[in-house]
Amino acid sequence: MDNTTSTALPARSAEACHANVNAVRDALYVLNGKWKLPLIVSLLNGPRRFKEIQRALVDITPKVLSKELRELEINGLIERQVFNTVPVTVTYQLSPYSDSLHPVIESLMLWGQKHRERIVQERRSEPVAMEID
Amino acid sequence: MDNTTSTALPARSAEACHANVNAVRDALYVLNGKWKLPLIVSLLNGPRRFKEIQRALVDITPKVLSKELRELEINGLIERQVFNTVPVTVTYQLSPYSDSLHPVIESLMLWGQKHRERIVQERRSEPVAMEID
DNA sequence: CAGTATCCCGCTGGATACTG
DNA sequence: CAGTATCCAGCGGGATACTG
Repeated sequence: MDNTTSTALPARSAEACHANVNAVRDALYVLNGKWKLPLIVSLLNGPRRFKEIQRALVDITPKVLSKELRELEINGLIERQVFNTVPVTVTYQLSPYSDSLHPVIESLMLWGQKHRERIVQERRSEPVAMEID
Repeated sequence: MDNTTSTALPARSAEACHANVNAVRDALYVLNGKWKLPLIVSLLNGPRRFKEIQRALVDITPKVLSKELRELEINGLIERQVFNTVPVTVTYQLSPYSDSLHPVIESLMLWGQKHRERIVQERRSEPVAMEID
């Protein structure tokens, strides 16, 4: 019946915990779905055109891409620019405000890499149940 | 260009960009959905019981909570512990591995807070169309 | 308390085709 | 090229009720 083995972390009050939960939910409200963050990542190098983004995010359909871009624009994270070429050229780029997301993006990319490595390791060291004759 | 800036984000090559996109997608694969991250946040203070988590994450139904907990456990992010009390007591706590998520969680919480503040500011300075009698 | 069992709705997002 | 228009499948996830 040993308990209270709380991990080392800024222990906080129940209200603070709830505030944190809400903060994360607020963030997720804007960054929700399958595509928002990958889309932002694909723009880290600079402005990209619609078709370029579509190619970067393999398999995203134009409808969905269009919707995601619109939502991100509404939330002030990306900017749309139209050029009067023929045919028309449109570029999307990250807004200055999106810089505030860098810590999120960076930590997420890093964790994604590490996690993938971890999975690979597991697969390697695991005596997976396999067919034997 | 200076590559000594610690927070420099942009991937230089197209392949690096694609790798980054994939890393984020890998991360999101594990942290997907509406509840995973808030759930983890709710455990930052230490072990919690099923019902406690349910209360912390207002409005999550037992079915969904159960599913989310199982998935997080499978991915090694939380640990389940059963105590032979009557009635049975079950606690969930973050695993050591989940520590690797701290940068993600922290940056996300921070950004969520800032973003909410920003929204409030916008609302204030915006001459919103409103009903008048 | 700690869940499971059903039922089911809505929304995300995919497929395909079409337009300026 | 840069999208929009339709149609539709899947499933995330909510409501409610029930079990050990």
